[in-house]
Amino acid sequence: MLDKTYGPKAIEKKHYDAWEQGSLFSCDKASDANPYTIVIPPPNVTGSLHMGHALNNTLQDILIRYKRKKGFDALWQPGTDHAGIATQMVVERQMEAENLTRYDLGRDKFIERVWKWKSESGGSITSQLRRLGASCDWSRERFTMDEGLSAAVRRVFVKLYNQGLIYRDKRLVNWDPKLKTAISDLEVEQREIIGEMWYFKYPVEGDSSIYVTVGTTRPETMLGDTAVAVHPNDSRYKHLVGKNLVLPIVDRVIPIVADEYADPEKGTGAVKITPAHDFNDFEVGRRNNLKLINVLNQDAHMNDNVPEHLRGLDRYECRVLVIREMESLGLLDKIEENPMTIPYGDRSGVVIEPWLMDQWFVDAQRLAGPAITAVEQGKTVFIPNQWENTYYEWMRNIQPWCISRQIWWGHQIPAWFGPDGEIFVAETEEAAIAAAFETYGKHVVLGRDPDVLDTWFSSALWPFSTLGWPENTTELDRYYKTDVLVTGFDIIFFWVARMMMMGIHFMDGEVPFHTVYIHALVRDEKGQKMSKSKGNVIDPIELIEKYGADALRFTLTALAAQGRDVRLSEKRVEGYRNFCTKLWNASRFCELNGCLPSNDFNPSGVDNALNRWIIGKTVEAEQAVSGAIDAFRFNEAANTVYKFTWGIFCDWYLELAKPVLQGEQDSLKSETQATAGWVLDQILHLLHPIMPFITEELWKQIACNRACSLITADWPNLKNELIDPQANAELDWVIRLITQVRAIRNEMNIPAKVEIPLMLKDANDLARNCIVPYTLQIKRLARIKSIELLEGNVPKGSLQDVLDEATIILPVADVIDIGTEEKRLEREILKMQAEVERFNKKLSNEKFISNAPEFVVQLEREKLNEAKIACSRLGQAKERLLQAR
RNA sequence: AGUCGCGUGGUGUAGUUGGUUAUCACGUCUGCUUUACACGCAGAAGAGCGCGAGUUCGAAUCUCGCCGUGACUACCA
Repeated sequence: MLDKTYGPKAIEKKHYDAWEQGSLFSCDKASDANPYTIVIPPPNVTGSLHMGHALNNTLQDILIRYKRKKGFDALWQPGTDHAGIATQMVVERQMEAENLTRYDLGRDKFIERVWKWKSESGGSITSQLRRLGASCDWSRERFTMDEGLSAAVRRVFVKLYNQGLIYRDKRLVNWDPKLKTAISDLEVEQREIIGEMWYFKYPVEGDSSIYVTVGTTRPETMLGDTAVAVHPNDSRYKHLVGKNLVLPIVDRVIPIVADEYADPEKGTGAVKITPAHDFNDFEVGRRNNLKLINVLNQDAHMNDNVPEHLRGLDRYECRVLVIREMESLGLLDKIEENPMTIPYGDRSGVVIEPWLMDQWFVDAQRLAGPAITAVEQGKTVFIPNQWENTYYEWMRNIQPWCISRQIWWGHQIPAWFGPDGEIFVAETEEAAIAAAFETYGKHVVLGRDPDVLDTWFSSALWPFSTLGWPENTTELDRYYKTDVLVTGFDIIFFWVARMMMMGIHFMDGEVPFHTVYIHALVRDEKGQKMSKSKGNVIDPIELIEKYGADALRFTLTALAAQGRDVRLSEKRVEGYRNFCTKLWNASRFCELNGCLPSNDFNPSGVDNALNRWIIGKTVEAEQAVSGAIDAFRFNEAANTVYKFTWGIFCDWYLELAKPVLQGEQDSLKSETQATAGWVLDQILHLLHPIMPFITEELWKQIACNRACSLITADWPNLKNELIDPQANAELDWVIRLITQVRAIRNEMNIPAKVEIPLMLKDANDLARNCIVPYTLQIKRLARIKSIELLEGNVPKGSLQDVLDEATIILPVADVIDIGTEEKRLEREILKMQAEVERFNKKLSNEKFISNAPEFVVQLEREKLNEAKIACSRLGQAKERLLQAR
């Protein structure tokens, strides 16, 4: 016997453990079934579950559970990535407490310590995903630093290097002076601030009475200026091109060059060029053969390339001194307020410096070509489609991808340097040594590049490295390409783009997934992005504790409409927790009334119209839910099953079935019991992908002799033939009758307890045929004493209303106030007259009749007719009322 | 600056190819201990879909402009 309320805590862990231990999440590579594969976008090993994860993984789980129940060999490939910088920071912070730095330990010991941290406290997100109910195949869990995945990284690096797609170059990179490593463009966060623009005057060489004024937001970089550029057609400066300026403070002579980069509209039209500290200036420098002077060292203090009195200063201290010195030299022209965006490192939170360094780069532009074509040709489809634009936009403007990082935790670059700087790239040290031997003809000592690869380099391989590549595994053969990648739009560039490039390149042109489903961001109820600094983050685990995982999952699903953000409020979660309780109690009612699923129940063999009706409604619900999930319309799936369960099954079917269920034991009763049990079973199937825990629990409880679990039980496959139009018409009429009587009673303040007679006048065949079979139901649900067809006069003081052709008559002479009733009828008549007018107007429009499709015109005619009948019946009702006065 | 979204009852929203009485939930109001459920039941009020124009027999839905709002990308001398 079920408890009165649903308690998620007691059962969630139980079922999850049973599923996992029973290997019910596992794929079966030997199966005959078609595979259906999703690779999880690997969360950081340092991460913990936030709402974005909760949504992302709920949607993946819905797809996987649905497909699994549909008979596919479902594989949800889980794992985590090693999050190079983040993980290293976590461990270094831990060591800070012991007053240790990684340099104290040395590289090997430090790496050992990171692994220790990982085994003790890493990957807690995977247990949080279990709390959420994610049915990943944990037996296949992978980590980007696993041996197999590391081998994949080495193979890819070597291949790309040999193909000329990875190269070493001295370029400007985004340098994080706190973490002392390069980071990628995507790890740079642009923050808007109101800053200042300083205008400096640079005297012309040989005539210090003439100046060229340039603006800068980073005065300290002027120490590295090697030119000033003006537009070739700028008449203000034309005569100065070719002349030189004397760089103040430094006293370096620098040329004035003509370059189209200088925009006469901006600032003074003259722009200082610092090729070693600005991405645009770097290009100008290349074009004009300018010197590159690096003025910063790796922690953003001034280096020895600046005048002695400024050396060693922090960049911002130096800035102040430069401004002061320029001012005292009389060379500070003016200062303006300047709104601008400043690059910050998303991990370190400090201002990023463009810095000139030797780094490894991937020629992303060449890899992007096929990845763009694949989407253009529809080999990979984005849902919603508009995100393809974002993808194209980025892919078509892609920059060289800097993949080396000056940290220790990660895949060390498989490149060795000979004594003369010659590079040997190989998968193993032995191979590098062998190659060196060949080059030099003797044994030499090689030094390995100390840098590691960007974490995303290994994540990009995830769709095939997790399946065993570079080995030729059956899994790779069977599950690649995968079916769908589910992710938020904020990381289209991180995941989608890079996985596409690498997948196509290394898997013989085959894309990593045929569909990319992009879901929204989870925001708070006011539409604000959740962030720790705003303090508006909602912890999914807390919600699970409070309302259960199913309620949280259902909420996220119901709110996950395509192309719109998810605004989450706790109220909604509470509401869906109530839905869990509703389902629980409906099941409890079924159990109490012997409505148990039976194996030999055949829905097409059912006689009773009520039962045939609910079976038909179940078919409709199943088809709608399946269609919605197939189309990634998750909110639609959730709402459909919600309305069916609560609004139809509970509110109408069970209520209408009560008289039968509480009556004598007969064949109708047993048919009804079996039908109710069957419908409940179908509901559990339909809800299971969204709410796995409560449905599994109920599935087990209402039929404890069942061998299989709901998670792997077959998804319903219901045929259209089960929909019975006659039963639909009857029940539709009965429901409308009851609803209408209830509304009149309520409006006329007839106490709920009072049972009144009901008469029908001018009833059509449908109504006449329904009265008898549904007498018990109508009496019970509308609180009616007796029902009869009225042939003669309407009793004095009756309430009247119209249902189709029939007039509903409720004789309640002693209770009714004629004035109130008259007003009520007036209102209804007015409403109906307005309807009639509307339809009349439409139908008397020649153009409408001739242009609109026939069925639309026909429909309008029918509506007009119905409204007319209602109008006249209501008019008669009013007349009778007034006569009775 | 460019690109892409969004603007529907008090709040949050649905609305697939133009024809619906504009959906649902929360909230509000009224009445109910109806033997599954007050995390419940029954009823009600409340919007004509940001503004303007256009296309059309017909527009919340298509087109254009405007206003507001958000995200992303780029730039910032």
